[in-house]
Amino acid sequence: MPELPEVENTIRDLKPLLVGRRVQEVQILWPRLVHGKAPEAFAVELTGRQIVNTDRRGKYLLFPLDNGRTWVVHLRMTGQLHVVSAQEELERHVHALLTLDNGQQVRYRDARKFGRFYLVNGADEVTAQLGPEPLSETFTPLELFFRLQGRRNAVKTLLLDQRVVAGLGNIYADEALFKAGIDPRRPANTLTQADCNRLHTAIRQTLAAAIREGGSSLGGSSLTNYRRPIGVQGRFQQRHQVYQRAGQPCPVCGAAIERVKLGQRSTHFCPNCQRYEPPVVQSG
DNA sequence: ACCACAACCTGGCCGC
DNA sequence: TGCGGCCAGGTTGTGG
Repeated sequence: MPELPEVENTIRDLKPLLVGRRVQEVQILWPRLVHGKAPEAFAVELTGRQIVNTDRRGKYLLFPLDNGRTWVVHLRMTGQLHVVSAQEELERHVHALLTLDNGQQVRYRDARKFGRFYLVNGADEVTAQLGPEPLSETFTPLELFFRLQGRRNAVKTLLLDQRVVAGLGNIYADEALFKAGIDPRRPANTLTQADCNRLHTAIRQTLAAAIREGGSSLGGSSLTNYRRPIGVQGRFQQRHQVYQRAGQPCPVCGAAIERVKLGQRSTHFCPNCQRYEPPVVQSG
């Protein structure tokens, strides 16, 4: 569910609610939520700590603490963080509670239980393998080109690989490839530098627009659908050009959007706007 | 190193 | 109404 734009909106919403607050009590209701240590140890270490900042790296939410350690959260498919009064009745699928020093409570809700909490000395213990931040200066068209070199996988599959570039998921990979006019099935090593220039621009524009629109909220159920910590849904799903639009007309040319499987993931594209003509190879 | 695929979980929807 | 099958925004582990 949450990709970079959703995580970015989540962290922006949480900042004024969490920075400067002290954690009074920690309850882990689903032990496997905590990665790499016993949930009791996690709770003991986080209790009494002050949250001094909020940040994001790829799809990870980062909460630096006053003892130099960092609480890290990954929402995976259906994780949600919200902040309510500790008096509020518990919702379904809440797996962790952090009671703050102002009577508010941070609640982690996750219908599929894929999300994870970490407590580490530095965020890079968790994020070291991630590729560049797509909206930062370090992400350049040439950088993208180099990272796709020698890879025969479909370019879509590699855009989902967080080591290539951090933060893209199934929605924004499909949308960026459409915007760039690149067939998602194309072997990554067939992309030219000009292709990578267009793809680089498309990735940035797609993510920036999605952040502005509050991310994407799909489907009807609040259990699995993205909600911001302040309770509202995103609006970017209204701007999707290809994602989950199989059979509907392409907004540019009117051709029917197609859906295929790539690397176990549904992939949506316009067969007309996203063409690839392999170069003719001369033979004997 | 690269690639394919099962696994982790639950809920919703569609067809019979 | 029930049941099987398939779908889902992400990542990790295993094996070739």
